[in-house]
Amino acid sequence: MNVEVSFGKVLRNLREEKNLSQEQLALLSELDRTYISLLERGKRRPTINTLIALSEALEIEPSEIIEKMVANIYNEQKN
Amino acid sequence: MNVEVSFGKVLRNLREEKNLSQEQLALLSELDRTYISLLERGKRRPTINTLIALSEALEIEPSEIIEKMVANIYNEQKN
DNA sequence: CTGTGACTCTAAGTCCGTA
DNA sequence: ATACGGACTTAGAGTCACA
Repeated sequence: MNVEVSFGKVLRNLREEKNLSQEQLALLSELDRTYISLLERGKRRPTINTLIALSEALEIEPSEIIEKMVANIYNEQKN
Repeated sequence: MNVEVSFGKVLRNLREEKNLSQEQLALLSELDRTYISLLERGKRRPTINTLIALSEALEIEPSEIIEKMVANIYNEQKN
């Protein structure tokens, strides 16, 4: 699994855990609704600034998102 | 301190701890030497893919780089 | 060994819409 | 609520010559 696909899955999981819609997360993170969709589908590679913005909106440490992402990359069986 | 400047300082610290030149790090991470320079000076906001490439070259967890970066942002006294 | 300006090219990120 | 597409602007990716 590549980096952006793994990131997208982590992002979607975290968002759904918080019961947020893509639109709500977009508002909170001051990103575009369609861009959240692109990220979750692994179509974009976010910059670290975007990572920070998303982690603040999701109330999670940015390093934790990266940890989950890396774990995902090395654990193909996980979705 | 903003995200990219903090990232640059962390990157430089880690590189120097490993006694690597920008050129050597560039070789290891398969990035350009001048791009490493740009990153260390906070002139670029790397994507998470670039983060991964650098962390592999520096033999450090990518999440740890992010942790150090965030700590730097909230500890202005640190350089 | 590193900083920097200038550069091209690609991708980040936005905004409109439709289904 | 989300996926997806087109068109768009901005900024990063990546390189080079030179100081």
